[in-house]
Amino acid sequence: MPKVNRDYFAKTLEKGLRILNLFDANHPSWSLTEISERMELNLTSVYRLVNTFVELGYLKKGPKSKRLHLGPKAVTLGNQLLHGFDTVRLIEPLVDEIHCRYNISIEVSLFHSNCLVQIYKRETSNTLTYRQEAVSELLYCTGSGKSVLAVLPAEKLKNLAEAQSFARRSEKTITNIDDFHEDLAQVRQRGYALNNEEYIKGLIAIAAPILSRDTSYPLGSLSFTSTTPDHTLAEFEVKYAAVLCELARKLSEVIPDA
Amino acid sequence: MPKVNRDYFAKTLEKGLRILNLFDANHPSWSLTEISERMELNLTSVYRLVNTFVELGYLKKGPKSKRLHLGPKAVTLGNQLLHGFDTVRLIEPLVDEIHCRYNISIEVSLFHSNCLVQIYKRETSNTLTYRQEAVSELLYCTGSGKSVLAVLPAEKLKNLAEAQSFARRSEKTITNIDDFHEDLAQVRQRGYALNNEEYIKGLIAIAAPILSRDTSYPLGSLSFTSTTPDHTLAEFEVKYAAVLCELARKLSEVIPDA
DNA sequence: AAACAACTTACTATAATAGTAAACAAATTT
DNA sequence: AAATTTGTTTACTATTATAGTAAGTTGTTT
Repeated sequence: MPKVNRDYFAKTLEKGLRILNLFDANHPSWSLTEISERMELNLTSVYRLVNTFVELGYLKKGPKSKRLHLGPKAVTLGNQLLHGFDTVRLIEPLVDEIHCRYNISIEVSLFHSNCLVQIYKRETSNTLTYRQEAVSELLYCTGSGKSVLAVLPAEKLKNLAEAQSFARRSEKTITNIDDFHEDLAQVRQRGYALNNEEYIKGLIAIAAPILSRDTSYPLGSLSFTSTTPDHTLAEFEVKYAAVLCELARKLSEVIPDA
Repeated sequence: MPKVNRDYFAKTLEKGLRILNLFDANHPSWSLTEISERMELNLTSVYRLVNTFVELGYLKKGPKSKRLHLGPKAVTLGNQLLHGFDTVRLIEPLVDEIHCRYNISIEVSLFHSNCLVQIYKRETSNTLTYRQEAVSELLYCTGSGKSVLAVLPAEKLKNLAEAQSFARRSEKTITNIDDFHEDLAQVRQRGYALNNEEYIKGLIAIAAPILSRDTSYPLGSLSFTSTTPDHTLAEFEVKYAAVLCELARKLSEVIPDA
């Protein structure tokens, strides 16, 4: 009778982490009330948690408004977490080399509990960028998502495809299931996925899966992104598809299974 | 009568964050017992906190040994924290450009409550690296530390210099206070500090302060590091001092005071 | 197979938190 | 500038979560 180790679970810590996770490049500042609403937690409790972060230097209050921003301590922790993760250290030099050489925006994600979690990214300077959510369940309308789905075993693909909403995100989102499976078939043939403004108008991408050395199950995805002001998708593909596949192959070699 | 808002402080959250902070590139894995000892907290409590992190995906247990490693969720949080901090977004392209152009190791730190907290770094590939602690109170034996101390107002310098241990870290550590102030005088004249293996044998650096636009108080420090197998300090200085000062000037322009 | 080390679970006194309500502060409107 | 509204901080308990001890359990070494 496994009493499950949910008994051994620090709820306060969970709430704190949920708050910290609210802060990202898209939402760099929050008010107490906003946090309270978003967390569905009363103001006092949020106040206690936020105050803890402030006292420890992870958050700081704006001097005039009392809006909350990340503090230096948070950035330090961010750096630590990033470089303390073995996989990041392995892929960093490989990705950086390509980023420096071609000046393209690159994202590396791991496929983890049916989500793509971004573990490394580099962005071009002086171009439009859209910052995708760091953890994404939307696999049907992103290059990374499609690249992974395409190489999944049939049953797993079936399960996951059923879990997708196929909601329209932009004019070009693929919302028809048959069209979608047709697209995946092309991905398989091509070896990489395209994203033709399916997620955000103006945002294009090419993405290749990162495969396990042993099982060739997808461990994650490598994505090069650009915008329509900079490239047409066709141009982008011609220019970088070979580089993409080569880098994805190299990453597949170094990323461990577990 | 300010009852101080230490009443509004979530201790469980603090403990959790202390645990998460243990994980970095120098210490990527910990056992439960090690954490318990380091935290001076009983095993059960550590177990609860660690289990929370594991359930949430921030930590994962090694399959054979039960040692703990960072998980993908932690990396994602790391990325978010890094790029959610406005200052990092401002400096990132400037630092990256120099890093790509010259392939040198670069560290940017903020001077915050008498410590230097590292907020951004880029490392060269294929060379020896030593990963400095992310938050450092050691100002007397690092390039960054000396560059900041040198430009501090007299009283503040006095206070901080007294707080330094001047403990010997390596053969070349400056442990004599008079020698130290002599060195700072040279830093002022030169505009940047040198680190001649004073912290770690084989590790050299040149570092310039980042100054407030308004008050010219030091906000932080920019440091280029290398190792003796790659460069002598003299070579390194000749080659990169101008680049260092120019980049430090640019950073001073974009980093806000608060 | 026994001994040891490390981890996990059971249990409970104690300490911490959630939540309500009220005081305060800041911003906005009248 | 007073009044109103919105947002933040504090006071106060009932309830809940955690710390810690001690006893199991699992896995490794001798």
